[in-house]
Amino acid sequence: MRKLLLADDHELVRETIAEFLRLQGGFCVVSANSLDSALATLDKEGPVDLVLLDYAMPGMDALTGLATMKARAGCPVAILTGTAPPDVARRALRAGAAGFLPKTLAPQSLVAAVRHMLSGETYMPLDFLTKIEPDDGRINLTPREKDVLLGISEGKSNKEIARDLDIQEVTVKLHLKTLSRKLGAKNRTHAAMLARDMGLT
Amino acid sequence: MRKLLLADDHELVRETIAEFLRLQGGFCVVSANSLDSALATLDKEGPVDLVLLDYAMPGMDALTGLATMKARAGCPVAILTGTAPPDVARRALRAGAAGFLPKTLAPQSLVAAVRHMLSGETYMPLDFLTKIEPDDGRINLTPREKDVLLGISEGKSNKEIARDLDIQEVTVKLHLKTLSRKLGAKNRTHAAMLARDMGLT
DNA sequence: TATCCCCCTATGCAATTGGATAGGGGGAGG
DNA sequence: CCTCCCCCTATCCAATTGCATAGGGGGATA
Repeated sequence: MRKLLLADDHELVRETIAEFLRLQGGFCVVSANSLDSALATLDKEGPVDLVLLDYAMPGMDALTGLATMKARAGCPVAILTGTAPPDVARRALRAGAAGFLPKTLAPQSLVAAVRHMLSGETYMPLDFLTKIEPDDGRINLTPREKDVLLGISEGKSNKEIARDLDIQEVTVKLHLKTLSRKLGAKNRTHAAMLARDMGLT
Repeated sequence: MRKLLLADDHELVRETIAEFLRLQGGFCVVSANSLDSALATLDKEGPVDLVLLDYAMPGMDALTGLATMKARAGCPVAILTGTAPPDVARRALRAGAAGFLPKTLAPQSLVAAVRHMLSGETYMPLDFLTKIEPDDGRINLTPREKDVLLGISEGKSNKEIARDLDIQEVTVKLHLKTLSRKLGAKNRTHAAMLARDMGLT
C-alpha cells in the first residue's frame, strides 16, 4: 500500500485530510504537525512514497522547508496551502515541488491529485495553469534594466540606484518604466516581487 | 587534512579564493560553479568538512539552496557573498548557515573564519554583529499590519489596500510605517521583499 | 481604575515615484 | 546609408508615498 506523510499544524485540517485519504484513497497516512516532527517521523517510520507539506507551518520558512524535505525524503514532495496565491504555486514548482494543492480542492480531486503525483507526475490545479502561461513567454530585459530591477528589489530608491550605477535619476525612472511594462508590473514593488518570482534575484 | 567545498559561479573569484585557501590555509579545496554541480561533487568526491556557497549562484534561489546543501552535506555550510546586505546575513544564519562571509573580507580573516567554522562555531563579521541584536527576537506584527503587508507584497497601492480592508488610506500608511519599523525596512518595496523572505507570504 | 496596546482617523507637508514628451549618441545589421 | 535598439539626458506635472503631529475608542490587564 502506498504510504503518505502529511504535515500540517492544524490538527483538525490534518486529521480530516488524513482520514479522507485513508478511506477514499486507500493510502497509509502518517502525519506530523511541523517540519521538524515530519523529518523525525520519516526517520522513525521509514521512507514514504509522497510527502504533503503545509506551506505555512512551523519550520517551513517559505520554501526552504520544501528544499530540506526534498533532500531528506527522497520522494516527491507537494505543497499544501489554505490561501492560494498563484505566484507561490509557481515558486513552489520551480523549487522542485511535485505539486501544489489548495485546501479548497474538491475532496475527490485531492485523491486524484495524490495518485497523479504518486505516479511521478506534477500536479497543479487548472485555475493556475492559465495564469502561468502569460509569464511563460520569454521576457528579456536589457542589462541596464536588470541592474535597475536588482536595485529595486533590494529596496533602494531611484536616487540610490542612480548613484550606484553612475547615471541620472531620470534614467533610472526610464528603465523602471520600460521594465515594468515588459514584466506587466503595476509599480516598483510589484516589479520587485515578480523579479523574485523569476530567477532574477 | 581538512577538506572544503567551494561553490561560486565566477571562475576567477572561485579559483582565487580556492588557491588562497590551499596555500595560506593548507586546506584541500574542491570547487564547483553551481549548486547542482556542488551537490554532484559531493557525491563524487565524498564528504567534506565545510561548504562555502556563493549566495547569488545558479540554483541557489535565495536560501533554499542553503537548506538543500545543509541536508545533503551533513557538515557546516557557510554563505559567501559579494554584495553584503546585513538582512541577508541575518536570514542566512537563522536558516542554519554556519557563517556569513563577505568577499570583501581580508584574506587573512578568511582563513581564520574558515578555521573558526571548522571547529563548529558560527562566524560573522563584526560589522554585522551589532546590527543583529535588534531583530534577534521574533518579529510579531499585529493582524492588521500583516493584512497591509500582504497587500503591499501584492504590489497594491495604499489606496487599493485601504479599499480592500475597508479603512482609510492614512491608516494604511500608519500600519506601513509601524511594520516597516518592526521589520527594519527602508520603504514599502523593501518591506515586501523581507516579508517574502520570511514565511509571511 | 489606570495603563497599555491596537485600531482607527485627520491634517499637512516633503520627498519620491510615475508618466508624458522630446530629444542626442552609439552600435548592429539590413 | 538608413533603421532599429539601447543608453542616456532634460523638463514638467500629477500622483503616491513617507513622515510628523494630534487626537478618539475599545479591549485586556495589572
